[in-house]
Amino acid sequence: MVDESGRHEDAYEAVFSALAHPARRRVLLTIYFNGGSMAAGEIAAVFSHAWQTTTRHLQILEAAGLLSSARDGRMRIYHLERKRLDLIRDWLAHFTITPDPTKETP
Amino acid sequence: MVDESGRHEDAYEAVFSALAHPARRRVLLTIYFNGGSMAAGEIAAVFSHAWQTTTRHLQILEAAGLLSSARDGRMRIYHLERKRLDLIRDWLAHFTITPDPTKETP
DNA sequence: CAAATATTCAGCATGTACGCTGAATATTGA
DNA sequence: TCAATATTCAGCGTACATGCTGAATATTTG
Repeated sequence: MVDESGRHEDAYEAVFSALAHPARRRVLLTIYFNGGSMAAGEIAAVFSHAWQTTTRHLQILEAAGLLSSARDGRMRIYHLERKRLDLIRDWLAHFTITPDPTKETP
Repeated sequence: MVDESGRHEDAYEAVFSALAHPARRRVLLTIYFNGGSMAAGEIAAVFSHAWQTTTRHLQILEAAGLLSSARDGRMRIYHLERKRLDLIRDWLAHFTITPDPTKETP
């Protein structure tokens, strides 16, 4: 996947950037503690932001693969993609392998 | 900790933002695979960026608590703070508790 | 069809991020 | 002390992020 400037938009960058904003972390937790799915309006109601602002946060989370969505009548239901969080665990796992014992600091 | 605009700069935000940039993730891995410590110049040599650009990345990583540093003669040694990565694991752990079985999606 | 509801799109202002260059600082060695 | 080495500070330009408001779209209900 390559963005408009030709730069490779790596999945790690999308996920970490998405999680960098407190409102977006709160969206994920809110959906999770609601059972995994919520309508856009229900999510927006949690925040004091204009609802259009929350819409954009939801789009960023979906672009990062952390949410999926489907229309249901006049509502849009967002669903938490918990598996996507494994990407972070995978990255963190790099730091659990001892890389070179001869250079280990005591 | 409160930043210049009076907003609480939460630790999660600092850490996730720091990890959002590919160069900064690479800095952490580079130091790790070098045994946990590296001089600023050694780190900068890995990148094609101007070294001043890497200096700023190092400062951001240090501000996020992911690196610590100490002068050693005319060099500055950066040390990886692996423990700080546990903050992310802690946040991810929120998603491993079943929140409300009555709302669970099958 | 018209009105109400739910959500998104488009555009604006402000602030921050990130690359750069040039100058400054600190330490070491001749 | 002077020159070399290692790093940081200051400032610039461009691009993007994030809040906002107003308009547009899609769907259901009367």
